[in-house]
Amino acid sequence: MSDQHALQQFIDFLQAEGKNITRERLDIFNEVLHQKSHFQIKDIIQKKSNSKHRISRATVYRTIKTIEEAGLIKYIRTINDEKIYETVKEHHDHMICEVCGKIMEFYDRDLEDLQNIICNSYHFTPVRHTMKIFGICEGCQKKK
Amino acid sequence: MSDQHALQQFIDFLQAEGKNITRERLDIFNEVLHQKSHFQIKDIIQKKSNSKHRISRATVYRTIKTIEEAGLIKYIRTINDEKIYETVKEHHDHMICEVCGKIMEFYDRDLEDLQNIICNSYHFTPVRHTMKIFGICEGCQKKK
DNA sequence: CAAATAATTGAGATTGTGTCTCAATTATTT
DNA sequence: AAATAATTGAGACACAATCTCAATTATTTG
Repeated sequence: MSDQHALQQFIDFLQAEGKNITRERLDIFNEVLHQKSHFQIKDIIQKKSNSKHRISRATVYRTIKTIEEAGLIKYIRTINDEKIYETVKEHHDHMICEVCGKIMEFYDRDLEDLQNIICNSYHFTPVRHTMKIFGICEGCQKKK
Repeated sequence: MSDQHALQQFIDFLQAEGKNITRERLDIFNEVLHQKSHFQIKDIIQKKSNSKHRISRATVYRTIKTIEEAGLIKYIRTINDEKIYETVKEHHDHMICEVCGKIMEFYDRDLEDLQNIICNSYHFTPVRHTMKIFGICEGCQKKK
């Protein structure tokens, strides 16, 4: 998904919700797009409180929430319970290294299928799920 | 695992760590054991600040952390991002109803095996994992 | 056993995250 | 252009969790 397309999705969402398309909102969304794959709110706040057109903390929180509601970002929790956001691409799960904190994404079709089968047997209708595997990444294993 | 056994495990842990076995620690641990399966720290704080031998908020936090380190409890996050603790029994995963908030536990051997296979293919050594499936429980489906 | 040492506790201060309030500003509608 | 509605910024507020430090309690040692 290109940045342009993502931006359009965000604008569509704002319009659908009857929200105004303001400089602040677009500005924060652009900042989100230009972050490295995993970022924290404090990074955005920091960046935006120094920038030329400074934006307040409250507005950053409000807008991040809006982008989340638009389904364009989501967060996971690290080992230290920090919220780490990422832009939503295809669905995937995570492996998190307990040594260096690296976050890896993976997707496995069999796993998804199996989950649906399990839910079925519990008469539970799945909507979404999160799975995190904590362990030691290849690099950290070699270092030891 | 009986409460007696759990208590012994906690005492063993304290001793192994060179920590004193105090009334406050045992008292909080007992409270944890007597909670219903899923509880929150504020429940314990509330109970212990009224009880005969009152215990401070700080000590409750400290002790819950210790019990967690002992591997005897762990927490999950609800839809509202609240921490919900549970005593550690056999490993299991969770289904969480987005309507009523009910938390169900399940265990599936195939799922566990599959996870190990996936990790293997990524050269990642798994230590533990959490999986939460959000959706709608049987009861809430029927209500609609 | 008593003194010395070490660990723990309680109370409240502090930190950090996130939300709320409300006046001022900006955008939209009429 | 005036009236109306939405958004923003600043700081207050709420809450969870941690920290500080003096007072207390437990443990060790002579």
